[in-house]
Amino acid sequence: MNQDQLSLTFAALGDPTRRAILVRLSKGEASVSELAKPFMSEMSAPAITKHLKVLEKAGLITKGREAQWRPCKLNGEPLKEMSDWLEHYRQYWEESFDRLDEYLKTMTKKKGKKNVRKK
Amino acid sequence: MNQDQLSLTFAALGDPTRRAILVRLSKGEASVSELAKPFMSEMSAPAITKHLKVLEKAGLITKGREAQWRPCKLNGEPLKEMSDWLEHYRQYWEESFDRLDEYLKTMTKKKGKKNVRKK
DNA sequence: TTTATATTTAACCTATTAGTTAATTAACCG
DNA sequence: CGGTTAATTAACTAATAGGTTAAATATAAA
Repeated sequence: MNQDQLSLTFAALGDPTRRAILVRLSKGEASVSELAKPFMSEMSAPAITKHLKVLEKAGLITKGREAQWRPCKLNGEPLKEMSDWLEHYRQYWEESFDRLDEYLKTMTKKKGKKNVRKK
Repeated sequence: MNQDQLSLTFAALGDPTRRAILVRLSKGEASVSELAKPFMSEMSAPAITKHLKVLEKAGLITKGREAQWRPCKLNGEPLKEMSDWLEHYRQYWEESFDRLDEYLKTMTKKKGKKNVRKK
C-alpha cells in the first residue's frame, strides 16, 4: 500500500463504510459492535475489524480498552492534513477559476498552443 | 469499485502519482506526455494513461483533443464535494475539540460508561 | 468453573489495482 | 507514401482490498 500519510488518509475515506463509521464516531465514542450494528445485514464482524484497522493505520481513529470492549474515537488530525492539501485548489471551484481559464485561452491562441505542445 | 462520486474522488487521491498530476494541472493544461515526463524513470506511458483514466472517472480532469495531443485540464468540482464533506469535521481539529473531549470524559465517569456499553 | 459477550486472528477466495511489454491507432511532417 | 510522435489498447502479472467462515482470545458474570 502507499505508505505516505496523505495517501493512507485519502484511501481510507475512499470507502463508504469507513466514511459512515467516521460520521458515527463524530457523534461520540463507540465500541466495535456499536459501530458494526448498522452494517450487520451487509457484512460480518471481522469485516468491520478490518475497516477499523484501515482507519487506525491512517491515524483517523484510536482504540481504547474497557473490559471486553474497544471504544473507538475519532482523531481529526489527518483530516486536517487533507483539508490543507485541498485548500490549494480552492480557486478551482471558486470565482478566480474564470480568470485562469481566460488566461489559458489567451496562451493557446497566441503562438500555436505553446503550452500544450512541447518538443 | 465503489461507484459513488465521493468514494471515487477520495480513492483517486489516495495515490501520490495522481495527486502529483493534479498539482501539475493546477498550474495549467498539459498533454499526457507532459504529465508523464516527471514519472518517466518510475513508470511507463500506459501506466500514466491508466492514472488519467482514474482521474477522469472521478470527474477530476477532462481530456480534449489537439491533433495527436490530449490536453488535460483540472476540474475542481469533485474537490469541492470532498472539501464540503470534510468541513463537517472541522471541529475535530480545532478548539471545540477540547470541549467535546471534556464532555465525553464526564459521560464516561458518570454512570459506568453508559455511552460506551450498550446491550 | 462454565458460559456468554466482544473482538480479533487465521485461512481462504475473488475482484481490483497498478504495473509491465508489445501492438495498434491517430495525426502530423518531409 | 513512409517515418515519427502521441496516446491507447491488449494481454498478462503480482500484490492488495475486501469480503467470508471457523477458531481463538479476553473479560465478565453466573
